Amino acid sequence: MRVYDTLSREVSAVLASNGEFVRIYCCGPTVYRDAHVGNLRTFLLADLVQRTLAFSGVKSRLVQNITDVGHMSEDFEEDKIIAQSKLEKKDPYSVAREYEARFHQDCRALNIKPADAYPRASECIDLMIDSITKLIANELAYQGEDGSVYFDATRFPSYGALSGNRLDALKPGHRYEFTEGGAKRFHADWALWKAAGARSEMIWETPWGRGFPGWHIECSAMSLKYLDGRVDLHIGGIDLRFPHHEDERAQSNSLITEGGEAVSLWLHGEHLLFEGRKMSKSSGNVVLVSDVAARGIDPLAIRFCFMENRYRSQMDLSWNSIQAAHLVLERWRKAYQGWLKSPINQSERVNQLVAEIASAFNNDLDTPRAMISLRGIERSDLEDGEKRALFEALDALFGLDLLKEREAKRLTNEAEALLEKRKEARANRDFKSSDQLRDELALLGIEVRDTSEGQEWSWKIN
RNA sequence: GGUGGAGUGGCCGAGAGGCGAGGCUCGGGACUGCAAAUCCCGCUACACGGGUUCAAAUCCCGUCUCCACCUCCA
Repeated sequence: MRVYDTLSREVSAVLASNGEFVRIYCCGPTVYRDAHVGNLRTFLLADLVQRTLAFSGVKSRLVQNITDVGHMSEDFEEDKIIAQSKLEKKDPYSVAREYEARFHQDCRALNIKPADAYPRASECIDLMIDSITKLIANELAYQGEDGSVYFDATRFPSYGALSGNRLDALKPGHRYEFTEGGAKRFHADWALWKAAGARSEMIWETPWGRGFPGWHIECSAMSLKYLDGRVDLHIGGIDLRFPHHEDERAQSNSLITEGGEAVSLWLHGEHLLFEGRKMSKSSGNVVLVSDVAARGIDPLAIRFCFMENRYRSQMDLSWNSIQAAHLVLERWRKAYQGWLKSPINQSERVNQLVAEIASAFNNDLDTPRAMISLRGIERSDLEDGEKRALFEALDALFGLDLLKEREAKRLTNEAEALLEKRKEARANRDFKSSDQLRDELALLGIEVRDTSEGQEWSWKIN
């Protein structure tokens, strides 16, 4: 498998440097709110990598962190989790655990396979303290007058290589926390450990005083620990390229003893726009998995839409395209149930198509091309047994639940009775009342249609 | 201001010098008591201005517009 590497700006092979399994790290959520589908697009990227590798028989280990402390709000005053806990009037840890559970639930809804480990920042404080101690000992970090510990950006010569920023071109911006009289020596230095100040929650004792970790150090500490000192592939959203990953690279490269790059490949997913604007809280266009489900749309329609676009292009999502994807998914699942009547036929053409699609995935996750091939199957001149073989072979790769039978959704007694009455009315050719019953069912969100095999129904989507 | 990306039919989107992907919507037809579903048919597009070429959505030059990043973010 090959992917586009942000550092070298080339498409490069994903390799298991330990000869056994590919070590993958993906920046996970900060659990102070629900993940929106834009966040999930990045998490899907890790899933697609995992599935592609597994499909080719390559083993991998994926670690994804849960940031439950240290991620500061815009004003640099308040921790995001603590701010939310004040809003909800709850303990910060219970807020974090709640949103973490919902993150897992949302991933499941999109068929994003779980990572092998989900270390929490608050439970890896010792790792971070060890890392910071090492950086101070090597004179790459220093303690400022404010008691916080900072990484000395000037001591890391290739700083900026990942993001394309040059240290001398980085100007202190208006959103920037640096002030001339502040504790940092240089405007691009960043906090590894922050002094507690007035803060009383989520703080720890350290050799350099009481406080809490900076955001960037957690990923260095956890990735190197949980992946045994080396990362073959690091995944994250494009916005993390700078400063988060730039800083992480400086830290991690400084921490590994054997030198070189701690991370072999950096894979960045582009942003999701919704109706023309970047999906974000501040734009007010956030869409959650629960919003999709509430409209009666299968959340996998979102996955479908994502896969029709290349991960490193910005994509614009809309309710229109989500609905279109939903309809196609439903049609395919129904078609597959029909193909089941034919015996499976693993023909040469089937094998060839599977190989073609797998190679699209392997080629820098060219899922749009793979989706084109998948779309072609339904109306192709292949036999039903061949179509069946294809769907069965490919479902593990696409993760779209193509083999799923439409679940028998729970009907209320009322709806059940109406359906029964309508069946009778139709048997008696009493079309007037059957039409009226159809309208009544529509009000309950149920759509009925009559086929040669009798009355069928489905839930309407909004 | 700096950097990166993009403009394709009503909408979403592949394609990257020559036979107009596909999907959704819409219109017509078949089927149906009607409708729905399904199937068949139709809707002929590449931001603008130049240029290269026998041939440009695709290559070159210029212009316009949009989006993102530049110390909050997936």
